[in-house]
Formats: sequence, structure tokens, C-alpha cells
Amino acid sequence: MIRLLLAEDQAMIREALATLLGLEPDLEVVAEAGRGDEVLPALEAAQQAGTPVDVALLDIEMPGLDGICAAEQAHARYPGLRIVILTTFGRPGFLRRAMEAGASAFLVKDAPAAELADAIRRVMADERVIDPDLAAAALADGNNPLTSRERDVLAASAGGATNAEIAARLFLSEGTVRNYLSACIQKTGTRNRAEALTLARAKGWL
Amino acid sequence: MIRLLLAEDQAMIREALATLLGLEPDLEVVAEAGRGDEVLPALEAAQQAGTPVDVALLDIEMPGLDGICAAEQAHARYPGLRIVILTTFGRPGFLRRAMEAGASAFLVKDAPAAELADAIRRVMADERVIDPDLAAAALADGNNPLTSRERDVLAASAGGATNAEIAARLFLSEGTVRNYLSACIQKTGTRNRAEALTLARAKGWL
DNA sequence: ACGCCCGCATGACAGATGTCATGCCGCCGT
DNA sequence: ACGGCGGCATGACATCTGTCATGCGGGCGT
Repeated sequence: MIRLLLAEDQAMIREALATLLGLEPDLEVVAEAGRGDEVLPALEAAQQAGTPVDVALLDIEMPGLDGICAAEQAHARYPGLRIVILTTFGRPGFLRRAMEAGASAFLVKDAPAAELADAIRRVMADERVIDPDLAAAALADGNNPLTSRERDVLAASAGGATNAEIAARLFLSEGTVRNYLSACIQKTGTRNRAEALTLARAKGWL
Repeated sequence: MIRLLLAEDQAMIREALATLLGLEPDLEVVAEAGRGDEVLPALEAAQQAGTPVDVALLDIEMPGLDGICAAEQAHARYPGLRIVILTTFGRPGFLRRAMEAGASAFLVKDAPAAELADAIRRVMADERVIDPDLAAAALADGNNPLTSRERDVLAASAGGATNAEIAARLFLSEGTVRNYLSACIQKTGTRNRAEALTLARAKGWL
């Protein structure tokens, strides 16, 4: 019996997935989390209850902590735990980060449901499960060209934030903000901050 | 036995929901669609197969046609069909549009799974199912203040499109684009196009 | 020690964005 | 007929964004 933890913020989806997986004779959902920062506590609780989790299924976009950060924490604390990342968007940067975080599988929600149970069984057999096209895209994409600070500033530009606002928020001068954004624009090969942000998000660089 | 159609572009989620609903003794998923423009044909096929759909569950954000437009078409063609809109974001403008399109229920995926089956049974009993908080927000929000053309131009500004690009795309002069965007910015009470776009999207106005 | 990279900053300037005033046309309701 | 609204446009101008040059300090690897 493979014991699973399921982390997904949308309750309806989480429960539907739990039901689907619960129908498999060799799978059992023993823990659930609706936020990224509930993953570690849930793993702890399952351990304490005598039903240690074998495989954690983590959505990426969750409140409290994103699934990849949660994977890092979980992997550090429970080295034997297998991690399957589940995501809406197969962004290459996410794939890269997920692998670095110790994930054994990376699945997009566009895949057929049968692939989920299959992936779980394969990671239990110490396999890696990644879509070959996505892996190729991630490798072709090269590394995220943005420095840490550039990412901060680009992320802060979302929603129409002015340079003055970004500067105040990140304790920088406006000129520095303009320089960082200009660097982001050039590194991403785009024409303005909005386009740079759109592309960086699509690539999973932020 | 209530016969259902399920329209949701993410295969894994759709199948999980179909499994969940299929476990209810009085519900049966007789049709599925992965794109908005497959909804009508799927309804047609179910009708032809002698298993006419009673309730259509439509996700909003789907390729080919959004769920609300699909609802409009389905409602026009099958007046007796009940429509339940399922969405990730409870945007007031979406709620308003869904109701206008003939939907009988509007559910967010954050809701517990039990609410889905419950909503299906209630709309079969000719009830309306809407979260009271969401309804209040939609009523408090007032109407979408943007004209059709303003919405076109604001939507076209996404992703960093320049005024010249928007103008070329919508067959306008750049000055007209600037005027329309300025109007959007003022009507939304924001400071620039990016913020106007962010807010209009959050409200379900686009 | 030196070179590179990152973070941060100033300053000058070109171009894009946003505001405002104004005006024409067509449609619709009164 | 008239007024209001939406769509479209021109023109002037203020402000914001983006580019470039330059420079300082600190950390790291060779």
C-alpha cells in the first residue's frame, strides 16, 4: 500500500483527486494540505499517526508557500520521501526548480488521470517521471538569465507598480529600479517590463 | 438518474471530477468536453445517443470558447438544460455574465466537493445556487464600466503590446488607442494600463 | 593581486505613455 | 429635431519608462 499526501489549494479538485486515487487498490491518501505551508506539518502528523507518507503530490501554485519550496523543505526533512509535482502549466523553469528541489516526477494537469497513478508507482520504483517534450524544452531553454535582484524587481513590477513604488518597496533608488528593469528587458529579449514579466512567468523564472 | 456533461480542459481534473460524480448513485456523466467549442457537439451527440444531458457543468477558462459563451449557446439551443458554471476565480463579472447566459449555478473550485453534487440536485429542483458573498460582491460592484471597444483595446494591451501594435491589430490610429486606454485607466480608477488590466481581469470584466 | 560578477547608484536623454481638448459621424430614444 | 452615447480621430504637452555611460564596494575564484 502506497501512502500519499495530496497538497492542492482548490478543495473540490483536491477531493476529486483524493477520490480518484483512493479507488486504486494499492494507493491510500493518508494526508491532505490546502496550503504550501501545511505540507510539513501534515507529513509530521502522518508520521506521528504511524502512517508515514511514501509519496507527496504537490501542486505548485498554493497560498502560504509554493509547491516547489514545500518540496525542498519536505525533501530536506524526509530524504526517503518521493515527491511528485503537479502543475497547471509545464513551465521549464518550474521543471528545473522542481528537479533541483528533489522531485522525482513532474506532471501537468493536462495529462490523463491514468498517468498520475502510474507516475506514483514508478517513483516508488525509483524512476523519474518527466514528459520528454517538457524536459527537452527545459534543457533547450538554458538557465534563468536573471539575477536574484533582477527577479525581485521584475516580480515587483507586476500589476502596474510604478518605479517609485518598486523603489520604496525594495529600498532602492528609482534609477536603480530602472536599471534593473532595463537589464531584465534586455536579458529576456523583450521590449518592455510587461512583456519581460509575461515571458519570465511563462518560463517559470519567477 | 441525472445525466451530466462535464466540460473542463485539464484532462486529469476532468477525469477526477467525473469519477467523483460517478460515485453518486443518482448522477451519471454521459458526456465530456475538453474545449468550449466541443460543448454543443457533445450535447448533440448525447441527445442522438438517447441519453440527453440534464445538467452541464462548464469550466470558464477553456480553449476554443469560454464556458460562459458555451453556456449561452447551450442555453439557446437547449432551453431545458440546466447549467452549472465551475470556476477557479469567483470574479463578479463572471458571475454576472454567467447568470445572463442562463446559468443556474455558479461554483468556485475552492468549495468542498460535496457542494458540487448538492448544487446539481438543487438546480434539477429549479433552484439557483450562488455563494451569497459572491452575489453580494457582484451586486456591490456595479456594472462593467468599460465599453465594448475599450475592453477590446485593454485586452489587446496585455503582454506588453505597444500602442502601435494595438492600433495595427484593431485597425485604429495610435492616438485613438491612447484615448481608449486613458478612458480605461480613468474608469477603473487605476494609474496605468497594466493596473487597469489587472483589475478588470480580477473583476471578470474582460 | 586581479578580474569578474552582483548590487547599488547618479545623470542625461530619447521615446513611449497618458491626459486633455476638441470635433465628426452614426445610432437610438424621447 | 435634439441630446446622449459610443466609436474614431488629431494635436499639444507633461510625465513615465527605458537606455546608456559611468562608478563604487564587496565577494569569490584564480
